[in-house]
Amino acid sequence: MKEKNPTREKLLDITFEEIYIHGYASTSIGSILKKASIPKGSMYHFFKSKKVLVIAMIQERLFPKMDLFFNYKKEKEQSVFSNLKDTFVSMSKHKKLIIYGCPFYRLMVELSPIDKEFDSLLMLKYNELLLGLETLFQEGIDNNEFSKSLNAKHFAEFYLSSVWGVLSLSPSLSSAKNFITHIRYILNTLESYKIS
Amino acid sequence: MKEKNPTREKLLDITFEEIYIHGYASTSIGSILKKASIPKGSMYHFFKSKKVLVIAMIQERLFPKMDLFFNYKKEKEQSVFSNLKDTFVSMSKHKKLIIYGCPFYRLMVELSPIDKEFDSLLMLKYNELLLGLETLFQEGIDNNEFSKSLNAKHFAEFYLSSVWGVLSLSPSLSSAKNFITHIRYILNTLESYKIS
DNA sequence: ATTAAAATAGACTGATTGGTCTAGTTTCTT
DNA sequence: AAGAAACTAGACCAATCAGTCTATTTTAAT
Repeated sequence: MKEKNPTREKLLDITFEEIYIHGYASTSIGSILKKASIPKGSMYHFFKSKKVLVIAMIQERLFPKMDLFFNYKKEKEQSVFSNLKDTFVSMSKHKKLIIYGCPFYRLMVELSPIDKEFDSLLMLKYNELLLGLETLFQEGIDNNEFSKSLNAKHFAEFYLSSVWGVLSLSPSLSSAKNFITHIRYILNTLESYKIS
Repeated sequence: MKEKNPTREKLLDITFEEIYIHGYASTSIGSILKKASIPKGSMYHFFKSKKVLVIAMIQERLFPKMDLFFNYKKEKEQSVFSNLKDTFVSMSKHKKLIIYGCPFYRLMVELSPIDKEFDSLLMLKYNELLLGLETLFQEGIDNNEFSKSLNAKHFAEFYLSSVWGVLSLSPSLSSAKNFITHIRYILNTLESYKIS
């Protein structure tokens, strides 16, 4: 099975990698093209500007990767709490995630304050993530795993930003061990709402 | 009392503001000079490069501002917990902080992965902040405000990154109300270690 | 008042940026 | 096989970047 537009696909791959590490402003089109060994004409054939390229990268690379991470498929009868613990363990094994943080959050920190288009695109995904988490926590409340005093939406917001904050610390502070240690406190917070 | 080097001081002020909002890479020297109405010669008389200018800004503007925020002066007999609550209330009144997040954290997210010099400068301050917080929590433990099962250092790390994570969300998600709501969960975590 | 030093002023430079343009090549369609 | 469409190739462009340079003005020292 032959892939369509291998040039386009490769461009999106390299764009993701470069911007993840260096950020949007510090990544030049030239450096992407050089790394991908793709001439300029090809890139501008598929994407009319740097911004359009990056928006496509966000939609076709970043968002799908996030969907994998935030896919809270529970085993039958598994509690929400133990489900989250599993998620964190699996996150802690992704070296790049631990070292460089969440690519979504890093883009948001860089671009949201200065670009409305990027911001609204990222906010669409943010709201989607939030809703997924909120639903998960609400499920826990409805199943008497958590106290009704837990506000599913507010806790989801805290949870997301807190995990991002921990993940996106300087690489020189980042290790799987530190990540797990910090994340335990987030779980502690949730645990205090557990109905024993 | 006449200030020394008003040109230099103004440059540092404007550099802080511009980089806070736009980030390091997206802020050009030209835009700083234009906003400050200062010619290039003057800037390069005081600072030999953009990097040197920004390092001076970090040391002479960013760090002192942070010292104000993280100055956990306690009233006599005030508990650590109530002291932190006061800090958050005062933080929630700083509009720019709420909207644009912590300038230190934003610089760290942008520069730490790609520049060793900036990273080590920022890490010096990080360790200082951390030690201050650790000491504060340890004080609470020693005074029987918190359980001995609280690890002062680990909690300080969680606390810092969590607050930063909440603060540095997109401006379109940022409000003082949201900040307080999210921060309450961090305090909840700490509260669970309280000795009643 | 004279001289030296500090600061200002901005034209200029070479490198790099995002983006354009045209010519050629490959692939698809019929 | 022929023609059209898709894609590749990279030279080229204007704008912008950080940084240099020299000339001039202001301030400080004696």
